[in-house]
Amino acid sequence: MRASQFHFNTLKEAPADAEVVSQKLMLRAGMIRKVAAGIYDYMPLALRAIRKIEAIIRDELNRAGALEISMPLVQPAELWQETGRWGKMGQEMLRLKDRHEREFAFQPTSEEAVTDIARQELKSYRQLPRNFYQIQTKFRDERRPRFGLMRGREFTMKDGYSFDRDAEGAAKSYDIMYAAYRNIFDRLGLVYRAVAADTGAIGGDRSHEFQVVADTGEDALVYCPDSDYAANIELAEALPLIPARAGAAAKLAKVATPGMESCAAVADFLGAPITSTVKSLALASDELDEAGQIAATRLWLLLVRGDHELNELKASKIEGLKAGFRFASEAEIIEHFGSKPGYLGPIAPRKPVCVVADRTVANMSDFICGANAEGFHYIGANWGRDLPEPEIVADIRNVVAGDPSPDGKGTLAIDRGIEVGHVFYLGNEYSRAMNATFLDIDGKPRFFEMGCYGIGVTRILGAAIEQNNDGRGIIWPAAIAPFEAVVCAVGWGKSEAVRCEATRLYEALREAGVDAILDDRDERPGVMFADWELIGVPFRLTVGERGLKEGIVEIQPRQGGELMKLAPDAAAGRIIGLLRSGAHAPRGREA
RNA sequence: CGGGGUGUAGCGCAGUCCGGUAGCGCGCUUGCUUUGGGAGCAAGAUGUCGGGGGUUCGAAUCCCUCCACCCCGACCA
Repeated sequence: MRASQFHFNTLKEAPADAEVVSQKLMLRAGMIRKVAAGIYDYMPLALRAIRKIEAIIRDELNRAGALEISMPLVQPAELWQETGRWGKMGQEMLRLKDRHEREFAFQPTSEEAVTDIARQELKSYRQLPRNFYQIQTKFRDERRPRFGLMRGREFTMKDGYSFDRDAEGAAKSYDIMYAAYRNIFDRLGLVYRAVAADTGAIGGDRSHEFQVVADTGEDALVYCPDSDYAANIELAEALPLIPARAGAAAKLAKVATPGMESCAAVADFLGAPITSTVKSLALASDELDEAGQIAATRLWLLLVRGDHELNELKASKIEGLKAGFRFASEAEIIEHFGSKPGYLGPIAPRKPVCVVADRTVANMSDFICGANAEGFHYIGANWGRDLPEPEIVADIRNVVAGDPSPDGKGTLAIDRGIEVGHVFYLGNEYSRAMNATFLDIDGKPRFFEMGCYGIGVTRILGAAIEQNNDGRGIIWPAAIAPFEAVVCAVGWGKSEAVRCEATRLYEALREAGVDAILDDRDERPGVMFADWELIGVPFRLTVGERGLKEGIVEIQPRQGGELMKLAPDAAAGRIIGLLRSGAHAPRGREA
């Protein structure tokens, strides 16, 4: 490819509404164009990178025995009504009507469509296991699309689904996909982490997210540097930080804390460590009657240590909160506690509430908590003496860095990550809902045991850039770079020798299988260099009269490498060597 | 959905308060000069000032309305 025949427009300034670095750089590099909120054009540079990502995914999935299919973007409502998701999915699902007023969904995912295939195609246990996948456009009408390709509304996803005879087979299929995912992310050249994730109603431990490590990630990844423990913070188990109660040493006292409405402020004001304070969060759970009206509301008080924060996913697993909860309104808080927020506590609320203590809080002694009176807190509070034992003790907080690892091997650390892949054991939730069965060896129909496996193809583009960029632009891993190398001809229009040598070098690279582009635009060197550094091509070769006089061309790696000068005939070989070794370009590895 | 903000050339912005018929930088076109880190000079092209309605002799500017986009979002005791 010659740059004069290719198409890209670089910008010096990013559009003002771009928020994250990947979005800014892709817009500046002319890779994407915004068409509407969360909807983008992929220009040739971006599509080249996308195709490379897809090729790696296909290769590894095919190798693992998965079969590529393609399901419709527009799917009939009836399919979604079978599983009840037509109603449940809400506004996130884009719905359309055809000319006959029949309703359709633009697929946000394809469990229903693939289960429909399975129930018609897979009749016998002899046909199992089967694993179907597609790389397809998805649409999810996000409430607030943002972060460019990281949370677009229209995006490309690889979604795969396995069908097995029984749970044991499904576990095997899961493990095969998990291994394939590792291979995929290794090859993509990104630093990533596979972490245990929530399994929701399905239960079990077969749910893992593949997260690209980046400071700008929305997810917190908890891991133990001394073991292989790794989990999303939503799930990561928080052990009690105090092994047992020390016993009461202080007397309960109500002290004035005017205007001190946060644990940090109270601790500061009283000159006590924040770890001696207890944070009180008022929740409410509504019981609905048959008509869906609120029949009764129950108030809850959740307690975590002052320096900890509530984990809402963990809270939602408490008996009584499973059906859903919300934060109590100020009116409800005053009614039940007799004080406005800021001074709430578990000691003698005005009306009974269900007290749930975090494991650490349950072992605290002589703690500080709100007094249920504006401007007052208690000090020296002790369970059993000053207030009843908590009704429920549970892990309801987020772990923090330095906490003991749940596997007992060291302490936890936290990284930020961007979720780009998810493997999940589904069980027979969908097959049961859609009556998808096969005939087992005993001649009886059984529901398929299913697994689903997703990779956000376009999100990987954004995540790769979030992880790898500098002041000059993008730094692509060679495996997914739009081009692996660029030959910059300095003085193309003026020098026959430069034209000749640059073309020869470019052709030698192509010959050797390097995905190279020849910059024959006859631009000034500064323009060319700035463009290719912004675009993030891993290796730049410079051919100019100045070098040719000395009998050399130059190789400049995009990241972390010295300028190399070498004979024109040796350059192609060197590039091959550099690409093979992975030097001077980000390499894939599990963090 | 609720609250706030912004819409002026491909991109970044000024002009709006105080109405007088649209400007700057980048980019783009042409020419000359320049030529190893986003060149210089000269000449140019490009705008339904988000849409519609209103006030006015006259509206980017004031009023109404619609739309699009952006930001924030319970609690954090």
